[in-house]
Amino acid sequence: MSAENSSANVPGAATPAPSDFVRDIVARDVAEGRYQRIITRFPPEPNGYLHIGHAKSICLNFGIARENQGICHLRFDDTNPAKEDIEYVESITQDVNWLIAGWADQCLGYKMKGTGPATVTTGGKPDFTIASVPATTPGSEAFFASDYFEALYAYAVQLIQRGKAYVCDLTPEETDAYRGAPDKPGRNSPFRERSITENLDLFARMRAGEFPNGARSLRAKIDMASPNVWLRDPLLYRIRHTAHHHAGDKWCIYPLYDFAHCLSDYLEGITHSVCTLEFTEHRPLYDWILESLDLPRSLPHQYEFAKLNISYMVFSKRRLLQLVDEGYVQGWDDPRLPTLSGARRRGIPASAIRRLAALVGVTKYESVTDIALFEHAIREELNSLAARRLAVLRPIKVILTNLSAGEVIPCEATNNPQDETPSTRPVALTREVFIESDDFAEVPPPKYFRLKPGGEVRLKYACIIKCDEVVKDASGRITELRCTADLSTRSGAPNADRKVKGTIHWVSASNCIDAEVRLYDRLFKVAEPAATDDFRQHVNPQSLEVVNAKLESSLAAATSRDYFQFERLGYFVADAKDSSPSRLVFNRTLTLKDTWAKPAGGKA
RNA sequence: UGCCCGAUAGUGUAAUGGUAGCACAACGGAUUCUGACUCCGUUUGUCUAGGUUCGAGUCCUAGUCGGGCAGCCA
Repeated sequence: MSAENSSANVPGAATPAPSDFVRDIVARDVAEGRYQRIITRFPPEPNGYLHIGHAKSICLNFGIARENQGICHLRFDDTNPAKEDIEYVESITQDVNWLIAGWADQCLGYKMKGTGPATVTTGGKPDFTIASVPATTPGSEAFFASDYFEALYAYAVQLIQRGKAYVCDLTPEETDAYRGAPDKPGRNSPFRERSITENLDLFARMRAGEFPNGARSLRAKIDMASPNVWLRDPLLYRIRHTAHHHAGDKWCIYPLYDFAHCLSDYLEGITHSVCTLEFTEHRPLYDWILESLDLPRSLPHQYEFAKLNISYMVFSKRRLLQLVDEGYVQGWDDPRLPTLSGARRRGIPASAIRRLAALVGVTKYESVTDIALFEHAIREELNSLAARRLAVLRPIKVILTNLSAGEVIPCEATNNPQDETPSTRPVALTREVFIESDDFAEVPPPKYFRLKPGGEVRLKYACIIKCDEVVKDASGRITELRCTADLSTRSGAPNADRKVKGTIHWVSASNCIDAEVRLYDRLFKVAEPAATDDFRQHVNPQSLEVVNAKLESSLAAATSRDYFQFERLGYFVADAKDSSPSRLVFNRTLTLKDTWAKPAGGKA
């Protein structure tokens, strides 16, 4: 089960393990024997839902782990109690597990519930460390930065003792003013030269709750004139009299990202800390903190890559929140959203998202991936995964006049022609059937090879029919088509090979079920909605159309875990929330490619 | 106008001083009991200017364009 050159992440395709500049760095470090084991991490803040952009990072971090027999920790970067919530830790945990299931779940590292870093001695020096256990271990849970607060506090004290941190009494506004500007150096805080003793005392009293929010902070003592503003005595701790969703009400001072993140990585033994580009200018601070402490184990290193953008989508937390709050969509798991929960509900397999991640690669260039590439990845997966079924979205009735009322002609339908040995299921042809209204044209456009007056078409898996008569009501609307079935062309019958240009799908009117079908389309009309003045003005009003469809009866047993292709239409899945045996609801994941629709200019 | 990062077909990416390749998209064709899938073919590219070198997408210099950075957010 070597993960080395495994292509198991991409079913049906013998693609090699991906290669990119981050993996090259890891490979180099492995070759040089720099680490005993590769450990990466995915560190979301529990303040929102995961989306396909996060999936790129998950696939990278877990991919590196599985390709190197390593581990990837799921760690909640929960250092800001004001913005975070347990609701998000639950959804994030679920989404990560869903995305990596069957691919990298063996690499998922958790820790034992309720535990924090242990005090150990490494090379004769005092040290803190926290070990991972397989996520399958009973009583385990994800890592939480908030479990490290005690150790982080000890590290802060050590920094003060080394003269590398001080308590500052400047207000937030003053701190801002003292920081200067990118092209202007900052000024030293008047509190910068406090004695170590005084700093120690003040920091202890900050922890003890003696001061109100914002009254004081702990700052690193680096260089107020540095061209890198993150080195201008950045804040390490702030006072927040707020309870924490994971740590409880134990603390009223909370570490900031820059202080917590690098040390969390160290505590967990992370070797490669991979994050997005906007943290590049923080890297010198990441290194400074680790190097300013007396840390006996090898230090983690940060590497940055460009986050994922996909055309016709928005990813920012703010915009996603607006779409939900202002009712453009119906919740965080709305199938039109790029959230992982939305994608799952839409019927997009996790393997398709992983395939996309492999396809887009990893670079430092901030690109916009064509949504067509994502759709390609989805179709590629679903083509091999989805069972074929017959369903008619916009029915017109067809009477096969040469069949008697109770007559049932059994037919065999293929479940998936992509299977090595495709299985079949029975479907029944009866006197009355439904066909797709698009599959009949009274006045056919050029090169139309579906049904037309006097024309022939094959009902898939059944036989060829000929349209004899178009029946209309008083208003001129077509109510039914009267056709004759050529039973000698049934599959297996003597004339089965007779060629007609078109083959269409159908369902038996007397042996079908009704269902609500939600036809989803892209949420935006423009390629880069986030780049416009107001992205909300470009929401596609046709992103959802609901129809009442007729389905072959076998679909009654569908669950939200079964992927289907409704033949000639697209990929569909039962809605996880709203579908029930008594009221079936299907979501369209994606249409099939349609090279006819374009030249025909849409509806004929 | 301080610092950092980046730029290769329409899009995304490969080439690590030695024939610019792949995927998606587009277009044309074959096949087809899904106008799907599959197969074959075609179009389109190294930001600019200098320099180093037998040889530069790659190294150097300058410029252009794009992105990021001045939260007690992450």
